[in-house]
Amino acid sequence: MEVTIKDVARYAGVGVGTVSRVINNEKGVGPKTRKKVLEAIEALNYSRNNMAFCLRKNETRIIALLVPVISHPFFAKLAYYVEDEAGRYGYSVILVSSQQKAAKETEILRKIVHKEVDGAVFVTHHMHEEENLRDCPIVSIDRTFGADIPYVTTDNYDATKNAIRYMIERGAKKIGFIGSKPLVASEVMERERAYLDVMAEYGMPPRLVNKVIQHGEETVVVSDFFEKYDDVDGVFVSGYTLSQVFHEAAQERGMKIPEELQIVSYDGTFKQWSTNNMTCVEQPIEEMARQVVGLLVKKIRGEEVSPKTVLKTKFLPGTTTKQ
Amino acid sequence: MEVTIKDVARYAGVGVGTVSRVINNEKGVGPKTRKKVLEAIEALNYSRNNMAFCLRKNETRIIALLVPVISHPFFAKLAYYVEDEAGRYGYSVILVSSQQKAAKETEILRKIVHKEVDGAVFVTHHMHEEENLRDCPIVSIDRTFGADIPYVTTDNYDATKNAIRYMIERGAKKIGFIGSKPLVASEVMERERAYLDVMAEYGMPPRLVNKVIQHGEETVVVSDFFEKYDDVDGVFVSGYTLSQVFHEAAQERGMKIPEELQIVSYDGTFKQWSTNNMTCVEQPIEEMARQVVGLLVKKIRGEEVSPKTVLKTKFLPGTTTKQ
DNA sequence: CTGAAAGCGCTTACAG
DNA sequence: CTGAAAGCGCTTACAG
Repeated sequence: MEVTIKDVARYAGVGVGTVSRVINNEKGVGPKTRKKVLEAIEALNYSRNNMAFCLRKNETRIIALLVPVISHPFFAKLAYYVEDEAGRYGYSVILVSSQQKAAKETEILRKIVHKEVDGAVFVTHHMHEEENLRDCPIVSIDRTFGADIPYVTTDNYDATKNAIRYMIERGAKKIGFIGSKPLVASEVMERERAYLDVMAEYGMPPRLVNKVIQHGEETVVVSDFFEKYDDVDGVFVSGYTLSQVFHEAAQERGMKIPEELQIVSYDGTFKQWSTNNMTCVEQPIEEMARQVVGLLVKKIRGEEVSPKTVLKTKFLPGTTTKQ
Repeated sequence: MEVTIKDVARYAGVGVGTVSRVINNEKGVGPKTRKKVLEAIEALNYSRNNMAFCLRKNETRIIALLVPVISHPFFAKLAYYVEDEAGRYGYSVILVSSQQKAAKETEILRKIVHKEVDGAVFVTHHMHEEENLRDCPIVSIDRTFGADIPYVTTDNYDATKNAIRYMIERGAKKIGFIGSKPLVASEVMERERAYLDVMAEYGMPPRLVNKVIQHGEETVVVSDFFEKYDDVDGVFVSGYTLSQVFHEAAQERGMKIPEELQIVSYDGTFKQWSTNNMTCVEQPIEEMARQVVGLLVKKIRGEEVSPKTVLKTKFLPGTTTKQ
């Protein structure tokens, strides 16, 4: 059997309440008593039973991270930093790959409501009855739930505008946009808006495909795009997986990159995983993760948090745009 | 306040023990009583408090997955399936990226010992005092802890032998091996053994670099390799990241692949992430994950498990070997 | 078949 | 400053 607070109390010759106070570093314990207790803890190698603590305090010190799939570089990296940052606050993170299944998300919601986790980071794409979420400690990335779910996002609009102008400055005249559209209200939609605004500004006709793409459908969408707009000389790709597929497809069609076709992707190449070096808008994933965890912890503690946090992206010129 | 078992009991006009029995589907509850309780549960929308349950049963229904970094395709994919499979058994998984820090692993060990998780899957590279592990529910991948930690692995020896013969059949005469060596006893070392055996068999002098590689050091190790063995015409690369770095380096050195240099990697290209298509030995990650979770659950339940599970890899010819 | 009671290991008013 | 006691929401012998 594990050693309990009772054992410590007996060993130290004090009451269990006193031991509890020492453990929790509360004031109002005499120095001599405290010392005795500390020694007992040491001698018995006591460590607090987490479950009992949680039951009493009605908290779990666990947060859930909900991503569509963890086996995607962006989410994997996000998960890495979320876990790290959560650890600093004393939270463990439960990983849930919802895999585009609303059921899994509902399950997590249930867990939150039933206090099996203290809060959750939603980075997914399904809708939920807003009322369920209202006073749950939930935060999000990019997603604008509408309710008071705070979220972290990047400067989607500005970054996209810059990226497209970058191609224009390098001679692109027929610029397309291909994107994987989120299922729900998301800041990601700002990218399309930025694109359309630049097109309007330059009087260029838009060549736009922005639709909901199921995992695996990318190839089809890309070839549809090329069928529709076979004259593009510059394309902005929204989404990492899509950008990889697009790049490959363009090469297969024998298009010279960047001479005949320039490409910029939002969410770039992940150096660790792919060997190509696309020009891209890089999101500060680590910072996004740390911020979002910070928000969540505040929400759990009942503190006031800012509803929207915008982080700066970095433009990374690569080999898919001209010098 | 949440509705508790007490509320249900009162509503149904029975004792709490009876409610508990119904919840847990125990026999020995009269059909009429059971119905009443079920109705009460329904009416009150009751759901069991997990923390109280766990405290009572002294289990958490949580398992830990310990990987060096989650932002690596192999581990990300593994995590995905581990989470999925664990869910089927009713377990949540806590993700821990030990990032090669022994401290984090020790922390998890503490959690296991103190029953904050029911068990753990170790896919990491540090040593721990074997005695700590002896009767903890721990399982592993590839790693041979020595103690009775069951593990799942692949047919490292045979697969490597095949891969190297494959290059020999295609004319390779000066075959090298470059590997990222695990810090601890691991089945991965079988790859080196297989390589050396084939070399001996064919009377070829080995060109071997197999050393512990810290994250980020790959580039240096690769250029050391080429300095030492600049005449290779076939290389077996052990490790995904290393294979990507190696491939890139070879291209940069202007070597024609596969004409002048053939490459096979253990753990191949992950199609989702990289656009190149290396010839590789593909590990059945999904199956590995499901098996390892199955083992762990059995261990947690105190059932007997087989100490070693060997899964078959798949050889995937790609563009880095000759036809 | 069912209920009352003890107890899992903690925290937290309540007295003193 | 400190202890005895109640209680968090369950499960599980123990009676009946």
